[in-house]
Amino acid sequence: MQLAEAKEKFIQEWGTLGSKWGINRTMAQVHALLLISPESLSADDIMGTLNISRGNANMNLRALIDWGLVKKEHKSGERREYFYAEKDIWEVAQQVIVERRKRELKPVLKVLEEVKEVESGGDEIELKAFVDSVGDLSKVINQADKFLEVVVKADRNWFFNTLIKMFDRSVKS
Amino acid sequence: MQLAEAKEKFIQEWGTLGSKWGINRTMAQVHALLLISPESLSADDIMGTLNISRGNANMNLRALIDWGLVKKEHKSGERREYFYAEKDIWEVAQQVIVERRKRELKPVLKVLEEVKEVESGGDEIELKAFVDSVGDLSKVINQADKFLEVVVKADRNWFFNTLIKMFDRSVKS
DNA sequence: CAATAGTTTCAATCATTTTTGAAAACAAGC
DNA sequence: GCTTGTTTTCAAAAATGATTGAAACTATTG
Repeated sequence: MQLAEAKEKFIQEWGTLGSKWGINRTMAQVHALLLISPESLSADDIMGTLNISRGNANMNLRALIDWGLVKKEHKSGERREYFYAEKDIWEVAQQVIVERRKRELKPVLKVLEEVKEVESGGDEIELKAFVDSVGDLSKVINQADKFLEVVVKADRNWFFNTLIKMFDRSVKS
Repeated sequence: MQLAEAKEKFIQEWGTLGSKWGINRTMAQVHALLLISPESLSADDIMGTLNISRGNANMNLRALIDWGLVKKEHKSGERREYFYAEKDIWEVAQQVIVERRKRELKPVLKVLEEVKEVESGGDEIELKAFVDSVGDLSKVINQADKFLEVVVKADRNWFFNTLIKMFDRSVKS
């Protein structure tokens, strides 16, 4: 496969994956493009490569900056802005976890706590089913949240070593 | 808060969370409703509670069955079908991991392997940037995939104990 | 400060996804 | 094999989400 074809395929696939996980397809594609570019790119470069409008490029670049995945660069002597992605995938993963935890996990945990405080009223069986389900859910999501907190605070070497130990244990037992 | 209000709020929130993670809002709501219902429900119950059409209810129920999160029940003497959700959240989580790994992680890993086989052609710096990025990505996603494999195979007690040990270690060091 | 180069915004448009509802298919009972 | 109650399908409509493009805005330069 030629480099151009491989790049194209990678960008498309990253866009598809993003869209399946609630991330705007174009945003994921812009991210993919910047990930594989050794040099930082201008808005025009991105518009040209991905065949998108200026407004679209701008919006998705801002969103990526907002997620902490892309940064601006001002080249000296140049008037226009250039953009580059964080290339260290461990950093990228941590950043995505930080943001999704903040934006999506925390709010849902808050609501679960709220609805658990339901008053006892009519049907006790219904009430119990509700409180039990919500309680279990909140336990598991809290567990996942704590785990992700460890991931974002962890040193990558410690973390990967720990994971590997987990795999070994699970294989042996 | 009254039970009815709490249920409504929970269903809405679960729908919102689903839609942020690439799961049809209504599908998530149907799942939420079945999760908190002590009894299995008919399509009409679901249509009525969520104010959705018969076709919509049917489609999303099928999808949930396809994901292994909901099952049909034929009540004796009754002609219509009833539906109930797997209530054990650990089972639910495992099932979701199984499906998303199969549907989304495996395909992307396959494509990453493919595009890594790019031929050396023109610009070596570009080529290296591409191969490095894709290689790192594939390493991290593979790691995550392996971890999830452990999760779905794991006994819940062993797994949670292991996680707790991880937290302790990460706090101490 | 006027001209120029570039960025940002946002109402209108376009594309995609979801939902509806009615018809077809199916199944059970008579 | 007809009737009745139910589920399934799917084309069309509605809703949602993404994209455009042009105008407004901002910053830089001479």
